[in-house]
Amino acid sequence: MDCVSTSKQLPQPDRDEIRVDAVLQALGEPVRLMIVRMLADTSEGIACGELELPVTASTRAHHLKMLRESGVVSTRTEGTRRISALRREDLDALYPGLLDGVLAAKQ
Amino acid sequence: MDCVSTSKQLPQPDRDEIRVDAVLQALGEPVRLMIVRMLADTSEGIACGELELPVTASTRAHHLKMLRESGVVSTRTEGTRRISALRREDLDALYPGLLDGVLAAKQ
DNA sequence: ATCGTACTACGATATTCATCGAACTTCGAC
DNA sequence: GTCGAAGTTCGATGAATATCGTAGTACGAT
Repeated sequence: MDCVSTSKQLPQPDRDEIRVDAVLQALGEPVRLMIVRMLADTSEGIACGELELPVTASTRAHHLKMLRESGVVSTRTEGTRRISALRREDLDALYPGLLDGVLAAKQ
Repeated sequence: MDCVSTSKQLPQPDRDEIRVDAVLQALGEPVRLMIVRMLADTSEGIACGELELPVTASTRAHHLKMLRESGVVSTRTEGTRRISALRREDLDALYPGLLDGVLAAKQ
C-alpha cells in the first residue's frame, strides 16, 4: 500500500457534517454514554480494549463506530490499537454547553 | 370521579427521577426534536393538535408521551386539550447547558 | 342525551439496533 | 514466514420502537 505513516485517522464527518440528531442518538445509549464519560476523563484517548464495559469486544467496536460516525469521537490507528478521543472542540463549537451538561449528570 | 379541578397534571418523573440516558434518547429522534424546538419558542406550551408535524395524531401522542415520561416536557389537561411545555427549569438544573446547546444547533 | 372535538390506548407491522460468536485483517514480535 | 494480540466485519437473533388505523375515553356545546 502507499501508506507512509504508521498512524492514520479513521474516516469521520467534518464539523459541518455533524447532525445534532445523530449526536443525541449516539449519546442516548447507556454503554456509549459510559464510553464518553471515560473519554472525558482523559486527554490522550483510550484504546478499544482498555474500555472496561459489560459487553463483548465486537459490541464495543460497534459502539465506537457509532460514536465516530456521528461525530462524537475521532479515532487514530497506532499499530494494532485504535485510540479514540472525544471531539470536544467540535462539539463545544457546534453545541456549546451540551457536552458539559451531559457530563454534569450525576449518573 | 373525585376530580374537582378542570385542569390536571399528567404523571411525570420528579426532577430527581430524570435519567440522562432517557432524556438524550428522547431528544435523539427527529420528530421529537422538532417538537422540543417548537416548545422552546413558546412559554405557555402547545396542544398536541397544534403541532404541525409529518406524522399522524396517534404518532404525535406517542412522541409526547415519550417526552413526558423521560422528563423533557410536562403536560396539563385543559378541557379536552393537553398542553405540553418544556421542563426548562428542571433540565437546566440537572444538565446546565444541554438544552441551550441542543437548541443552538442550526438544524 | 347527543354530537363533535381532542386525544389516548390498543393491536399490528416494519424497521432499527444492541448483542453475540465466528471469521477475517492488520500489525508487531520472534 | 509463523504466531499471537487487537480490532473489525459479518451474519443472526431478539428486543425496542416508530408508524399507522381503529376503537375508545373525556370533555364541551347544543
